Amino acid sequence: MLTKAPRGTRDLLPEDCAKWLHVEELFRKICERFGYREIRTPTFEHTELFQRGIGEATDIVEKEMYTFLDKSGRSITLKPEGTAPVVRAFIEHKLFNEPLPAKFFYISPCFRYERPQAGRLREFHQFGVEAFGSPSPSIDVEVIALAVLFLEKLGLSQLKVHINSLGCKRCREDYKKRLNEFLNNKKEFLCETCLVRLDRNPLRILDCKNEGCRKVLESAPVILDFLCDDCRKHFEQVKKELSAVGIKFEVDPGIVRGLDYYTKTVFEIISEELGAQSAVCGGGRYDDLIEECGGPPTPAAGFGMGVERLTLLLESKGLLKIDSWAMDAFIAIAGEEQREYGLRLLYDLRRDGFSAEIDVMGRSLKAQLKYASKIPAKYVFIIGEEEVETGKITVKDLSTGLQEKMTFEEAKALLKKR
RNA sequence: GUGGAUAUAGUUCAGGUGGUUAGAACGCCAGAUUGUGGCUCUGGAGGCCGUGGGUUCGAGUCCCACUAUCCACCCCA
Repeated sequence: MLTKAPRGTRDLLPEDCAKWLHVEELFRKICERFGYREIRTPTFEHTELFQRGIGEATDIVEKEMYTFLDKSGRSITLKPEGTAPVVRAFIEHKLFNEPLPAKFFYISPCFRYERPQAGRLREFHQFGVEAFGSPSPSIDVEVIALAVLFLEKLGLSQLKVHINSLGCKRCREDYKKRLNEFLNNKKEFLCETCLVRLDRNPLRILDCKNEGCRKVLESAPVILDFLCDDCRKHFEQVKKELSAVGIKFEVDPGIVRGLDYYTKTVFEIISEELGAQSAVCGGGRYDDLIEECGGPPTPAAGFGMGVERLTLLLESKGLLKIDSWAMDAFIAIAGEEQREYGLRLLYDLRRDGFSAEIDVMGRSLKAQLKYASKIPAKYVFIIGEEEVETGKITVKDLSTGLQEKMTFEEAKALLKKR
């Protein structure tokens, strides 16, 4: 136990960190290009924020939260998703007084107590964006387009975008009623879990994979037929604008999302190569959430993207190969007599902004060369008796194997060139 | 939370029906005469065989429990 990371958690070793950093930097760049600014919220929040925000009847709130009492008896929960905390911060700091729309992005750890699986951990990480203040379909499209562009820039252009509309409070209630009536007459064909869902959250039945349930659903009422005029127009406009900006999509009435706050547009970006955990990104519009959390009525939309799933995908497609020289130079000394001379050059390089190392293992010159090519270093500066005397060091290019003698200043100029 | 599979060096894996000092490859370290990496050759270090019980004269091998990993369900990122 002592030397084992807790179940569902994992370490990112230096090699992993380099890859993550690469992906994170690209995400930041794309977000900024779209006018989204970074926001960081606490790792934990008051439990009630998630109970209210995500919805009491959801799986997340019912059985997946890391909830505990702190030393003064407050109920605290590690954030299971990124949206509710950003909404809370938006309200708390009265950011609705800033010019709207207010657009944020975040990179955040999230925690859910679930059975771990490939692409599903107890501590995982989400990239997310939230746009507050605009009811326009153009915002729904922007959020989807941001995700798509980001994935494209990473080299993932074949992912499928599925969209659906859940309508607003009013049309959804109508639909729920009709769906309930319909399903109540077909109870004998539904699986056990769906019978439970029938009372609690009938929408969930729509994405059941059970064969019997699927069959029943073929003739079930579809929410898209129940949208009110406003919601229908909104959805039509989203589709038009997606096409206008060149995003291919598929209308999928089966996506309902596991969080209660969604209204109108919902979407998922899916990869078939991830096994059961196929959703890389999921999001949509949530026009009522901010008001429900105590803020002024404010329409909003956003998404969350799973970093672990994303890197899993990139890794499997060989898109995370980061092979750069780790070091500009390695200072190799022929003997301990040259150490101080070497150290002077080493710190001169470091002060000048170059990356450089020197032997600290007492290795032979041969072993130093071997080590230098493993790190790998681009150049080795070899310092022996002769070099110290003449003031000209031997500079070896490890990629070509060629070497020549030059002054330290000339060597630095060489580093600068590459 | 439910069902199934798995657990042996740093890593990927061998170790028929239980029988002495548990192996390989890669990686790591060191050598192959005088100050030079990658290729090659040689040598070395490194494993209470996931943990704890049990059966047995004897368990890496059989049984049980626990833990972890993987897969499916559930759900989602």
